[in-house]
Amino acid sequence: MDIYQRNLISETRQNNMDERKGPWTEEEDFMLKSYVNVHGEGRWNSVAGLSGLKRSGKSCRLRWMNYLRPELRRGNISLQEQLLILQLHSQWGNRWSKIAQQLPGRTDNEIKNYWRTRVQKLAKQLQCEVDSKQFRDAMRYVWIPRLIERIGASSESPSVQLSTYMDSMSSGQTSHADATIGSVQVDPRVLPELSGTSSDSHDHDAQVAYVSEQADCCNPLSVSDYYPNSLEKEWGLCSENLAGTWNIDDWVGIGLEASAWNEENVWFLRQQLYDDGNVN
DNA sequence: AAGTGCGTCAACCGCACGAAT
DNA sequence: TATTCGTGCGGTTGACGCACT
Repeated sequence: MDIYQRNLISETRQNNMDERKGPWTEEEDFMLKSYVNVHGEGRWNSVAGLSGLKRSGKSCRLRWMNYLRPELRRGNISLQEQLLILQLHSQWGNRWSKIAQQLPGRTDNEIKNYWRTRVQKLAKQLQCEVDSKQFRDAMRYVWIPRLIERIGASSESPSVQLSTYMDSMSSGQTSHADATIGSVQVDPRVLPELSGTSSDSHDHDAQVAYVSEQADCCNPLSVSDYYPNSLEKEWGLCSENLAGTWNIDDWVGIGLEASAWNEENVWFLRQQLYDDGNVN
């Protein structure tokens, strides 16, 4: 950094009173883009002085990382991405940047917002903590199977349905381990075990039948229908607590037990995102 | 049509950490 | 070794838009 640059940065700091905050304008975006195109990323504190932007280095970095980077993906988070977020959060907790690294084109801010708006809303409805056993079970036994079903349903040629996955789970065999649900190959090992305390094999059949009938992903799902006995018994939840029915879309974004996942599975699902073209 | 509540998301803040001086 | 600086991270806030009354 030469003396000219140092002076500019110093002057910028002295004029901190002029520092702009709040939403970025198109002109500011253009200035920041132009700067990064010429100088590359990094040295954000020098951006203000050298580009003419009246923004802090932090603000510039954030704007670039969360909005202006060309490789960013916009739009809704796909089902596959949701599944990946679930497992990664179960592994790493609120390590948003680490999770975002596994979802190319997504930002930590995006994932963090997604988690907070969806999951904490649901936890609030259930009147339990996000990291509680009750909440984890809710996801394991209701949301995850449903998510897999939706991934399968969204594919043109689902070669193996959820029933196959459930069969392999209930039989304790891993011979079906490479079940393909739609275009997403799902290794049952990445999914939580069904505990015997919650349901026996007959329950599994009933669950599979119920889920398979839900062709419309927007249909409200009554949890008590899905698990007629176990939820109320084990959770102490009554219909009043559940506020009637849950919309299944509310189940997006809930964490799994860390023990259910491993590095190999993370890689596996991530690979599927690339293969499906969901990741550029 | 106006007011209100709620969800979403961009942006800010404070802190921690490593590198440079 | 102590201090300063730059960067990154996670938590939080506030603006905005939409739905509902």
